[in-house]
Amino acid sequence: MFQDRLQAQLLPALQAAFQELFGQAPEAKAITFQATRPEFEGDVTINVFPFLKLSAKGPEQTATALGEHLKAHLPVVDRFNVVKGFLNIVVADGYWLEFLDVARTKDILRFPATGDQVMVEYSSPNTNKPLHLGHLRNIFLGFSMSRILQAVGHEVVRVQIINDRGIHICKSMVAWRAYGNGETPMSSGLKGDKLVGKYYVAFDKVYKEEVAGLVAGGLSPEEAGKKAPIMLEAQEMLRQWEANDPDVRALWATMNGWVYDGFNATYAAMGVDFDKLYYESETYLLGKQDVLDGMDEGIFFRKPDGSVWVDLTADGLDEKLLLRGDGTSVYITQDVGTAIRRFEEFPGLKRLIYTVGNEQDYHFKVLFRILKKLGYAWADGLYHLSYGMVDLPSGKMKSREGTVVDADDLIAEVIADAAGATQAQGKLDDFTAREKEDLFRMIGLAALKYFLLKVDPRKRMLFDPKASIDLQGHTGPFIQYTYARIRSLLRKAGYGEGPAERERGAAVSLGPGEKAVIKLLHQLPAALNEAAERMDPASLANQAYELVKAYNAFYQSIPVLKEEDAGKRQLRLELSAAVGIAVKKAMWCLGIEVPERM
RNA sequence: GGCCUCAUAGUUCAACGGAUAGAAUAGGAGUUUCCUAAACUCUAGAUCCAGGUUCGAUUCCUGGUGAGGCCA
Repeated sequence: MFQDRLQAQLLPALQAAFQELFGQAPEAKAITFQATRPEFEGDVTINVFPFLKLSAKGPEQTATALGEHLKAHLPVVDRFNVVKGFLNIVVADGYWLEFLDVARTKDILRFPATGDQVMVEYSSPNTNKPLHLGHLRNIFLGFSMSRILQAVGHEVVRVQIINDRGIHICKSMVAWRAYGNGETPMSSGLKGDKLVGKYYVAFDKVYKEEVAGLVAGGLSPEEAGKKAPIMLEAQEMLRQWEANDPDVRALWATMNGWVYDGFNATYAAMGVDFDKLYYESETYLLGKQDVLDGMDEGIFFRKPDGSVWVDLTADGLDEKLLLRGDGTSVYITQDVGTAIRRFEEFPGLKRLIYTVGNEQDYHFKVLFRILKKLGYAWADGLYHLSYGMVDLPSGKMKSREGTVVDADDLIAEVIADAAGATQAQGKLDDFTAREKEDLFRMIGLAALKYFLLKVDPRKRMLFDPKASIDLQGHTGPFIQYTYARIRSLLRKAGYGEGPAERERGAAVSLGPGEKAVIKLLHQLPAALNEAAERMDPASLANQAYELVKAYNAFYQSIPVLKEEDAGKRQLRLELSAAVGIAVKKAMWCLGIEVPERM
């Protein structure tokens, strides 16, 4: 369990106080510390209601007795007050100043190495279509989690699995062969993934026409759907692909190559990367043998038609098909095989995290149970990072209705909007063209990423295009702005440029504005830890926002450079520096860059 | 039909079972001879319904309503 430095002192002292005063101490996990609400005096609050049976006294008496004991035994406890069952503790300034000394020189969001290896899979695109808004949530979320897990000390392997084979890509191939006239990304200037997507759409159009024709000729819609010539052609192509037909394989490799070039451009624009790529064409046959082995061990069972199933009814789930009667595998079969291979490939792997939408909740539940049944100890380390769909103000994204928001278009738009708004501010006089471009990209992406990351991943969210490019309020650019302000302040002060830091002077007292900021800064590591434990970047994103909001209030009302008292000035500079370091790192954990000036 | 999520200011989001439910945005009122006003300050505004569990419920349980998803 994560504890900050303060709790590490308070907790044992509190337990000792319970022991001495009431004869027994509650378990550590039963004691919760919370930040004191601003309307009361204090920094940390302990709620004693849960312990009244233990103390056999009233809430005020219990809290007061504990408070007195703590004050007498712990130097960090400066004073306390009791409101109902709440013990509000005022922490000595010395503690906060010591913490500041750490925070202004070290990265407080870098935890000691755990030695654990963690794999995060955070993109699993099909190669027949360009990436869209849904992928963006997936990718930003997974990438951010990978950074967060890295920050808390794990060694992270970022991976992508590409659905590069199957009927979907065959459809694009069939349509390209029939109607493409040899078009390539080079010849037409169209981005590779867009080009292949275009032929997927073309396929669908022809298919629909053929079906309509067949229905008009008297077939039922269902039958027509199966007998449309172009569909038969796609299915034939899939068979040829599986039979390793050289021409089909060559076309497949060519078209997928175009798609990868396109995807890579999009990933580069997003600022994300991968350590390793998996291709479904290399993994889709895996798992069959694992299932058959499981059969032999009696973990699975066979039905009369020869199909293989797993019975999960004891776990409150269903029976699930693993191998069809004809011996072919289903989707989950290869996932079983792929997981097993990954743990063989990375023997140090402790956790494997799949970033996949919540429409697959059931799939992963079943997958994890199966692997558990197969007896793999690492099955407990599997985690489905499930996220909710992204809705538009007009409702659900539907490709049929053309409401799908394209990833490249969206990224270009947010950058263009950031450029417009930033230029309108008129602060860029001495920026070079290149610097401006970098800045616009940084701001636009921050708006987009933060917008998608500040919401609890598990929840369905609404994507309002207008709000996503907001630069004010609870947004990425607001945090960037605060960072740029801090950097500007430190530059003007020449902070950190001297031969040695000036002495702050021990006697400097902490004003309320400064203390409010330090306390929020102090909470940031806990927020990082929470984000890692809950697999939720939003908790870190929101805490970072709270911090910069407090910093802005401080900045607005308290002079730094103009402060005449050298000790106070130094304290405020150090505080600014510490906030800057922490904010930059917190944003790094979200996959967002921060500018030195904006 | 079975199973799984979700429901909080006008809107978009917060809130380990804890104090008077926080922000942002939209609305109203202010702040710039001063370190970046993409900021700051003040103001008004919400827990879907009905039960239950307990010192205490937005949070947990049951039922209902509504939205979404998965399995056929």
